[in-house]
Amino acid sequence: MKPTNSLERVLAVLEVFSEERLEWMPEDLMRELGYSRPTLYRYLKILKDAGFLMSSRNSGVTLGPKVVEMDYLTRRSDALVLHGVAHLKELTAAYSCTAMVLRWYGNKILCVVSESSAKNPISSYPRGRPMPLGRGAIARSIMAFLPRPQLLPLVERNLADLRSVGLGDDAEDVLKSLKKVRKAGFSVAYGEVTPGAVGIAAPIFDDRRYPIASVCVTISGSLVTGALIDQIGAEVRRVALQISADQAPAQPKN
Amino acid sequence: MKPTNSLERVLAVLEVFSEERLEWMPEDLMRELGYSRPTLYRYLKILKDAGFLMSSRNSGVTLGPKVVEMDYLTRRSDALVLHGVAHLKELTAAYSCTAMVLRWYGNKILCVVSESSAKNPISSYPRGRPMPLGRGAIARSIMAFLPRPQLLPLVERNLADLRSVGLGDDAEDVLKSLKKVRKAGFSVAYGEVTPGAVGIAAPIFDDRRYPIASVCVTISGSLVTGALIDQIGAEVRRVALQISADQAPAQPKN
DNA sequence: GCATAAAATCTCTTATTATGAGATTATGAA
DNA sequence: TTCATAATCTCATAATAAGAGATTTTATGC
Repeated sequence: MKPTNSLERVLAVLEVFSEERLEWMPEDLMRELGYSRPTLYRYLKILKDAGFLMSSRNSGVTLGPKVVEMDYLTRRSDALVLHGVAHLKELTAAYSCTAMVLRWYGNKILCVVSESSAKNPISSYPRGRPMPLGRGAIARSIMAFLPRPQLLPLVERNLADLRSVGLGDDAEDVLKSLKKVRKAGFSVAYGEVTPGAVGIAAPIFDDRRYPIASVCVTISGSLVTGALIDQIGAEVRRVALQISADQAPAQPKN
Repeated sequence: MKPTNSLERVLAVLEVFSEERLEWMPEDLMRELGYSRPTLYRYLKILKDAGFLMSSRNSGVTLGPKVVEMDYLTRRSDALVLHGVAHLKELTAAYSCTAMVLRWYGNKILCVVSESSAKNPISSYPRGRPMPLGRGAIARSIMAFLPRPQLLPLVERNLADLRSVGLGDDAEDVLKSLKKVRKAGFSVAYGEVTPGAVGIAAPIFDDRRYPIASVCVTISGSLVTGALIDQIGAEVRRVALQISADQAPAQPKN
């Protein structure tokens, strides 16, 4: 993970920005990244010229306008977004809930589209906000469909979280719980991410039937019963499979 | 503008993505950028690992999830966004219109927040969509407050567009028109960007009184008269100055 | 299943260039 | 002005990015 060449080192500058630290002073960047003064300023200049960073006077460096522009392009090119919205609207039309598509990436889950029909949407995951892998229906819906060799290290890395939500004491127990999810085709979580909210999620697959994302409905716990959850679960699953089919359309064979 | 070192060359890969071309095949990237095969693939690997790019099978390379995550951070760190929304809502509450804040960057203007109270919003500039400098009230509201040395080359570069909207035949004429805008404190455009839409814009300044962005109200031409435009213009100007003050707060002197 | 084609990665040498210590120059404050 | 801080420049040297070509991996044909 440590940058090994200068190309990765420039990009590493962009990695230090986080929700906790949205603004950096050059001095702090030098310390954090371990770069010499001229090198850091060289990097900053390049990144600023490209618009990835910007700096207003008497304040530090922040992410810049190029990021905003690229995100706009991403919204237009991401098949999950393009095909997702319409299906999410089906879900929000049928239930008073928040429905979203989330992409699995790195050791996290990232919301890419979100629609809501609830008066006071409970969950607070707008586009771009990452969430941890260990908790919640979303992560589980994806993990349940991972092949064992990929899954095991992931489970072990997030064991503490997984245990805390009652998925099992050791890795093998967790795997057993996930098998049940796989059988059902969707996963349910009661207040794991947001207290009082029920999450219902099903995976989106690529053309290899490998899970890459998830559709999730978040609904107030007071609005649902066991039977309704199963019904929503089936719906979510249907939508997820639909999006899977949309985003990897059968290639015309010459 | 041509990349001169390897750091700029990696970033140059991200520059080729545009609304016209959202997806690239490696082969085309080699040709477009003039990189050798191993070099290009090296770059792609680094950018993919960092999440800036992604590639699903049987399709080319597209911008990746890291971009989405960074945009989320940008929304949380950009003072123009943070302070802007509330003021835009004042405007959309008062008039049936679309109100936005746009940042000036490079040779373009970029929407960073947008609020709307119109039933059928006319203008189609969501967050992240760049627009050209030559046309529209926004660009003019910024240019009008640029110091001459910065302004002149800009005017010359965009002269064709500026002439086509009737700002003047040569650079000096255009400067004269812009002086009037400066005096009024806001600019108005009739259907320059979107037919039938009137744009009314005023600049946002940094702490040096240098224009860096603009507040713009877009409203249907059928809803406004000359007097109303002046009234909205004054409002827009007030809001723009308010945002200017907010985003560069007086530094507490120890 | 195997064969063929295409795509992606590796190897290794060479020339290129990124690096950092220290000096120097802007920039803002008093 | 003068001081303090922030940003940039110089330049010798070590570090490493680049590319030709071979090789491996992956996809798709039969």
